[in-house]
Amino acid sequence: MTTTPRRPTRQQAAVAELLERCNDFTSAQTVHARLREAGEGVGLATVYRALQAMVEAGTVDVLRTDEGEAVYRACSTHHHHHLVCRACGRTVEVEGPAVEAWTDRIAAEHGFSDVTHTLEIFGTCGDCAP
Amino acid sequence: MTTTPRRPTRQQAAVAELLERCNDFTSAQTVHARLREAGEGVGLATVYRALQAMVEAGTVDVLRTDEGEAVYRACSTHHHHHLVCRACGRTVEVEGPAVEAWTDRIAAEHGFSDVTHTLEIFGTCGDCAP
DNA sequence: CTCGAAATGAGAATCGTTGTCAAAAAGGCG
DNA sequence: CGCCTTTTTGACAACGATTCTCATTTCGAG
Ligand SMILES: [Zn+2]
Ligand SMILES: [Zn+2]
Ligand SMILES: [Zn+2]
Ligand SMILES: [Zn+2]
Repeated sequence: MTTTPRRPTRQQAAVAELLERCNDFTSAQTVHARLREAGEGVGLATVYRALQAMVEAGTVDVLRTDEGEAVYRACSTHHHHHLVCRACGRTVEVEGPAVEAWTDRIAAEHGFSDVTHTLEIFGTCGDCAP
Repeated sequence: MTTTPRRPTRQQAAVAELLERCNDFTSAQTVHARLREAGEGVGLATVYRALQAMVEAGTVDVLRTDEGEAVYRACSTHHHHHLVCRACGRTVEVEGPAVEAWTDRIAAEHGFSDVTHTLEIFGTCGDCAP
């Protein structure tokens, strides 16, 4: 399954750069609005297409909020998970080999193959604590 | 945090019973369609309200598909996670104290409090394997 | 039974996301 | 640089899931 390369454009670069300057998970709508504010107008459909391409390319992580909205973030490429402050949105990347091993073992025990998983941790960060 | 009790009705019972007869995660739209087929007409908005109430009451689990659709399932009440076949939807409840401990520890190390997490495992079950 | 509160349902409204398609831009080539 | 083919873009429509509205129905305490 070779991922078809994409022809580079100003719009894709703008989306990628904005996402790298944002440190938190950001929705497509927000990316679109920020680009518009910055004068770098990019069509909404194009923002969606750029984000999807980056997700498929593995340069961006995507997850769903509880409300079902997709949010995106430029991430390091190795497998990891996120610790997200539910007050301010601050995000920390975390890894845990033990968890990886556990999910694979549990799945194998039940006869499942081709296993993937999602794991997100939510809490209140030190700055936002009461 | 006292959960306000809900006045019992035929419609809520119908939703609850249908969900218990379904063994897999089911969308609100599907619940609505099945009830209609069965002659037990229930309004779509009411299906949504019943499902939300059950989620808040803790008698039903909800998770989001990759497409962002909310799917519901009657579940045992203790904390657990799901191993879901991405081909046929078969679902197994799993638990892992080690994972619970790990998420809490990681969060604490980063100064986060009031911690929760989501963890879902996806794979291909034995019956659906090639 | 009577009355006020809560739940329902039909449809409209909202919102994120995807599809459409003509116009614009990229890249290879002479 | 121009020419041509292919890809990308963007304004807007279409879509599907969910929520809102509000008149009507149902609940259940008294
Ligand atoms: Zn915070
Ligand atoms: Zn992992
Ligand atoms: Zn299966
Ligand atoms: Zn857990």
